[in-house]
Amino acid sequence: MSEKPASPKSEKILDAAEKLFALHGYDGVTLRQIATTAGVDVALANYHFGRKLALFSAVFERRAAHLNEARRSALRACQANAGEGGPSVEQIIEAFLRPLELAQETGDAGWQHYLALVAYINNSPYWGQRMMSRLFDELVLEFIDALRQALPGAADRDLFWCYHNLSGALTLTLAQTGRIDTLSQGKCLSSDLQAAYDRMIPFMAAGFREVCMKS
Amino acid sequence: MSEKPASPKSEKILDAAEKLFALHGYDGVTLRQIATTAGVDVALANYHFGRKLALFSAVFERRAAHLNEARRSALRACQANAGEGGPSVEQIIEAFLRPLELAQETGDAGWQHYLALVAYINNSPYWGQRMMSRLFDELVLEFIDALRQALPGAADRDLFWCYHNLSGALTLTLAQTGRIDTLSQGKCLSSDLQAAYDRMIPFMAAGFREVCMKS
DNA sequence: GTCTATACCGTGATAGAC
DNA sequence: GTCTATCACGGTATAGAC
Repeated sequence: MSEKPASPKSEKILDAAEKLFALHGYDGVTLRQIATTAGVDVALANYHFGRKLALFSAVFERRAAHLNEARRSALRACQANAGEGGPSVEQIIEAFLRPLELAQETGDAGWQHYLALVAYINNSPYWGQRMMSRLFDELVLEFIDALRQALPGAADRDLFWCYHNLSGALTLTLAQTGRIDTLSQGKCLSSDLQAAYDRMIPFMAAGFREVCMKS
Repeated sequence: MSEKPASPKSEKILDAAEKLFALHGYDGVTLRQIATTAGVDVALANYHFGRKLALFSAVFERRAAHLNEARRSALRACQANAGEGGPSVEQIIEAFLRPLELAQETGDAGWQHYLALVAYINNSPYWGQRMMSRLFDELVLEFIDALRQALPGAADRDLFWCYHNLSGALTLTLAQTGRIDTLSQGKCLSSDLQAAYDRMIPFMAAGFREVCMKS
C-alpha cells in the first residue's frame, strides 16, 4: 500500500503542493511558494515532476488509490454483513463517508489537505470534469449500483441526482471553509467532521428514499 | 432595482470578469484577459475599479442585492400563503431555490456566471469565510428561522448542519461542472437546473425532517 | 469624466550551466 | 541534484487623447 518515495525531498514537495493547492487552487500557488514551504530549491520540483500541471496531477493521484481502497473495502464489508437484500441505504452511505473521517483522524494533516483539494477540483467548472472521472468514477458507480439495489425501482436519473446532492454536501464539508462557523456563530465548526458525518448519513439516506422511492 | 451603469464599458468589464472569475477563479484570470474579453484597454479596469481585488469584489456585489431581494420576496410570499403554522419545509426550501432557477432562465448568461462565481467563493477555503457572510448571512438566517418554525423542537446545531448540506448540494449545482454528465453517461446534465431543483426540494426537505425531528 | 497607449518593475515558469 | 539566468507575463501607474 505504501509505495516508497522516489526521494525524501520529492515527498516534501508533494506535501507542500498538496497543502497550498488545496488552500489557493492551481493558479493561486507558485512553484516558489511550494519550494519554500517544502524547504527545497525552486528547480527541484521541476526536476522531479516536470511542469507545474504534472505536479498538480501527481498530488491529486498520490492518495487516490488509497482512498478508493478504503472505500471499496468499507462497501465490501457492509455488503458481507448484510443479509440477502443487501445493505441499507444508510450503511452504503456510511461506507462512502466514514473512510474519509478516518483518514482525517489519523492525525496526518496531509489527508485533510488532500480531501480539501479533491473538494476544490470537484467543484471547479474547469477541473471537475477534466480530472475527477478518471480516478473516481469506477468506484462511485459501484456505490450507485449498491444504492440501486437498496432502492428497488429507482430511476437512474433520480439516483444520479441524489448522488449529486450527496457529493455536493460532502464537497463543501471537505473544503472546510469555516463558513458554517460564522453563520452559526460558533455553534457548528467546519473542522468537526464527526458532527458533519453523523448528520449527513441520516440526512442523505432520507433524501435518497424520498426521491427514489416515491413511485 | 436597476442602477444605471457608471459607464457602458465598465459594465462590459464586470460582465467579462464575472464570466472569467467564475470559470477560473480569482488567480486564474488576468486583467488582460478580462480587458480583451470586454473589448477594452487593459488600464480601464484599473481606472474604474482600482486593484484587481476590488474588481473581484465589485463583481461579487453587483447582483447580490437582486438575488437577496428575489429570495426574500419568495419567502415572504410563501409565508403569506401559509396558514397559522407557517409554511412547510418544502415551501421554504422552494423559496430558497427557485429564484436561482428563474435567474438563470431569463436568458441572461450573466446570472449563470454570477451563480457559478458564488459557488466558487462559497466552496473556497480562502474566500468562503471572507466574503460570503457579509452579503448573505442575514438572509440565510431568515430562512433558517423559518425552518426552525417548520421543524418544532429542532436543535440549532442540527438546523445549521442541515443547511450546510443544502448549501453544499446547491453550490455544486451552481458550479455546473459537467461531472454528473460524465458520471451518468449523459442521463443527467449539469445544465438542467430544473431537473436538479425538482429533486433537491423533496430530497432536502426529507433530510431536514429526518435529522431535526428525530427527537 | 472616460478611455487608450505605453511604460515600469516585480515575479513567474522553465531551461541550461554547474 | 542544485544554482542561476532567461524571458514572458503579471498588476499597476502615468500621460495624454477624446
